[in-house]
Amino acid sequence: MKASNMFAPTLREVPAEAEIVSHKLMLRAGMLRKTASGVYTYLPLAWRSIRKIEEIVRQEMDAKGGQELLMPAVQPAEIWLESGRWGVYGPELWRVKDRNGRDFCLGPTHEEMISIIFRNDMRSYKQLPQLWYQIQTKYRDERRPRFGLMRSREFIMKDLYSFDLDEAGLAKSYALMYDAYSRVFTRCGLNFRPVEADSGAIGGKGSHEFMALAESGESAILYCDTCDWAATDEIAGREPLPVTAEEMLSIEKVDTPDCGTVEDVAKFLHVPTNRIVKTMYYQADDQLVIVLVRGDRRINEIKLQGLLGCNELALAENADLEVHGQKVGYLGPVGVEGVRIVADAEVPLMFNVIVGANDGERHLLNVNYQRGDFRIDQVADLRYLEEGEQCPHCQGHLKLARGIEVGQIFKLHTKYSDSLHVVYAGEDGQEHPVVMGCYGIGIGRTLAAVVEQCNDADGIIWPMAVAPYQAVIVPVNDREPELKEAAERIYAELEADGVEVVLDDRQERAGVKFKDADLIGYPVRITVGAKALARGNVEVRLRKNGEMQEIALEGLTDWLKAYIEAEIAAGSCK
RNA sequence: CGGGAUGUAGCGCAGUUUGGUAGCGCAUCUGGUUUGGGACCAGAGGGCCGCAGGUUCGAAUCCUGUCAUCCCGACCA
Repeated sequence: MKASNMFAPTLREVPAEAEIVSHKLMLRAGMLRKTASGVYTYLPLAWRSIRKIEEIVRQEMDAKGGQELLMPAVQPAEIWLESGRWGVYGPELWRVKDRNGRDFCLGPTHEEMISIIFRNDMRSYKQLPQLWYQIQTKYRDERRPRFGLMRSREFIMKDLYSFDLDEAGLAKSYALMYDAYSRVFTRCGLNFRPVEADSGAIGGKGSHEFMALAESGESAILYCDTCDWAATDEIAGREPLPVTAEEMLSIEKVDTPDCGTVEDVAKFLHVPTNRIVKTMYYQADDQLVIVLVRGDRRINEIKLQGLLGCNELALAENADLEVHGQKVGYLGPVGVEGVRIVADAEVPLMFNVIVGANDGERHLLNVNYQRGDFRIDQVADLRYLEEGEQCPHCQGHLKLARGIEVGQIFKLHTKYSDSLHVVYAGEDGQEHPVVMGCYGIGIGRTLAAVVEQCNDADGIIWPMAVAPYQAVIVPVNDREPELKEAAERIYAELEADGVEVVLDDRQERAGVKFKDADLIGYPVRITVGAKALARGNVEVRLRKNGEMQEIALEGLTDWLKAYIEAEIAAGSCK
């Protein structure tokens, strides 16, 4: 490709809409343009990288026995009604009508589609297992698209679905995908971590997310500084640590004026917040529920919702509580009747705690569950883990990091085979539900994550495997015919040898070309200048570390091909 | 969904308070001088001032509505 003819409109200034570095750089490098909120056009450079990522994904899926197919983006409502998700999915499901008023949606995912395809043509246990995947544009009408490709409404996704005879088969498929995903993200040059995760709206039990570590990541993850355990903060949990027994003192009621929060109470009474039990009223569907948690903990609503099995969950409105004669800030579990009380697992182990008194601006001291001072209907892990806590699996301590979710793998079990009646005939001649798994990779998000991790003040630093081009040739002065000719010769030779190379033949000063080369992030820059050329050499500069060396013209192709190969094998951009 | 902000040339912005011929930088085009890290001089082109309505002799500017975009938040008792 000659730069004079390349559609890569680089920008010197950053469009005001971009907030994070990957978005800014992809706009500036002339890779990406916005068409609507959360909807983007991939310009040629981005598309080349996208295709490389897709190709890596294809190779790794195929290596595990995956078979690629392509399903429609537009899906009829019927299949979503059949699975029951038409009603559950909410406004993020991008619903459209055809000219006859029939309901469709733009597929956010393809469990229904693939299940039905399977159901229509697969019959026997002899045909299992199957691994089917597609790379397809998908749609989620996000409440808040942001950060360019990081959270967009139209996005490219690889989804693989596994169909197995039984749980053991699923475990095998899941393990294959876990391995494939690790290989994909390693090859893409990402610094990532697989973490235990919640399976969310997709459903099913058992899931890992693959997180590219980045400050700008939207997910918080906890990982152990000693063992290799890691999980999203949404599901991370642990057994409560044993508590040293204390003598149970008698309850006292004390005035605590103007103490609306745990911090206020702790300060006022000169006690640590972990001596207090927080009492939170939740509205779970149409039921009021009390949730108890240690004062220094945060309630994890995802866990709570899982426990309660409700669709809607929100803190009760202050007004609702006042109807019950309750004052926010002074709530407690003692003496409460007629409301279900659930407690985080730490709560029943605590001694002599402080709780709201349900009586004006007062709190109770020395309340003990183990003495029967209050009732708990159900105990469960309901809180977030905090940085610095002991690891659930070893003596290590937890660290908190942020990550970009680039992939997620789920065990669906029989969730969809049950609702959509996807069965096979077993050896016993009986119908059995197919045991399914699904495995997604955000292709565009992976690209954004790479840029997010691989950049410096000058621009992008592509890992070789996903770089739009592997090298750029910069003739330093195009008035001198010998430089221009040399550059053309090198270009022709490299192209002929299969190197993905750009010749920057634009009528620009060297500085402009250098700046653009750094911004676009070609891993290798070959500078053709008079002095080196007189020695029969060119200058080669590596984008990742700025190292410069002179290489003889006759050995250039071999050197470059070896370097490219080594870099692709190495993966990382660093 | 709630809150905040912003829409003026491809990009970044000024002009809006106090209504009076739409500006600056970058980018683009022409000519010249330059030429190893975003050159300089001279000239040129490019605008439904987001859209609709209203007030006014006159609206980018005031009023009303609307659309779009971005950010923050989504309840910790």
